[in-house]
Amino acid sequence: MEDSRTVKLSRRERQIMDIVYQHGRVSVADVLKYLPDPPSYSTVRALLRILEEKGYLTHQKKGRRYIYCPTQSRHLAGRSALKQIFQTFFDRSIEKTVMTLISDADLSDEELDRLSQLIEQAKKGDTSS
Amino acid sequence: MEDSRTVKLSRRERQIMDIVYQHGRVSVADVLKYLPDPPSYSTVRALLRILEEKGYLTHQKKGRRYIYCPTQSRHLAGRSALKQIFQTFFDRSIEKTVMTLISDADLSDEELDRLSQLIEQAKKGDTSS
DNA sequence: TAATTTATGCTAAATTTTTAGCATTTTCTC
DNA sequence: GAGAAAATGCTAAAAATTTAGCATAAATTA
Repeated sequence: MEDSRTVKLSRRERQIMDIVYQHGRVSVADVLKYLPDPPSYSTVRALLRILEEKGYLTHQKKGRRYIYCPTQSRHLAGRSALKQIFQTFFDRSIEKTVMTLISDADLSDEELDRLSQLIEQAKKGDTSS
Repeated sequence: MEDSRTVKLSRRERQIMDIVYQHGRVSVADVLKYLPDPPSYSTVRALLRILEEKGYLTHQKKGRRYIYCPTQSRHLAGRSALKQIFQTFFDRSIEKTVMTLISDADLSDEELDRLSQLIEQAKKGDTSS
C-alpha cells in the first residue's frame, strides 16, 4: 500500500505527474493544455514548483521558459504503478492481469504472435528488464 | 486522463478504496488495520461515509457493525485502472506492459505455459472478458 | 531604447480534505 | 432491566491542497 501512486501526492499533483509521464517533458503551457479541468496558469506553475520541491520533478531553462521532467525514470514509475494495480485488483495474478489486458485490447494476430514470442523468450530464462 | 483513479478521489479516499478492492468487504476496523498511517476510528468512519455519499461504496449492517463493499465491480475497476497505467507509462503498448509484468515476476515454466495457452485462445477469437 | 509580450517569484485567500470529539443508539451480559 | 461495551451520527476545527493576483524579470520588436 506504500506506493508512489497513493502516497504523498494529492489529486492535482497525481494528474500532473501522469501528464508528465505521458509526455516526457512539459512546459507549463503543456500541462495546462492537457489538464482535464484546467485552473489558471499560475496555479499550474505553483503545482509544478511544489512537485519539484517534493523531488518528483526537475526543470531546465529552455529559452525563456521552464521545461519540467520527472526525476524517476518512466520505466521504474510504470513498474511500481503496475505492481500496485496488480496487487489491488488482480490477486497478484499475472495471468488475470494479462488476460484483462488482452481481452480489452482486441489484438491482431501479429500482435498476439509477438506476445507469444515474448513469453517463449521468458521461458528461455531471458527475463532481463 | 478522466479516470476513476485520478479524478474525484482524494488521497485518503483512494487509499481506502484500494483496501476495499483488495479485501472485498471491510469493516471500519479492517480499514483502520490496513491503512498505512492510521488516523482515528471516527476519521475512518467519516471517510467511509463520504465514499458512500459519493457512490463508491455501499454498506450492509452485519450484526452491530457496518460492512462496506464497492459499488463498481472489482473487475471493472481493475480494467479501468489498468487502462490508465497502460496509457500513462507504456505508450498504449500491450507488449511493453506485458513485458514489464513478466520480467518483474520471475514466473515458473508452468505459469509461462498457461500464459501461452491464454494467448493461443485469444488467437482463436476467444476474447470474451 | 521604449513598449509589449511572455515568462517566473511570491503571497495570501478560498476550498477541500482530514481529523477528532461528543452524543446517541444498539447489543451483550449480568 | 440496568450497566457496560461497542458500534454509528453528527458537527466543527485543523491541516493540506488548490487557486488567483500582483510584482518582477527577460526577451522581442518596432
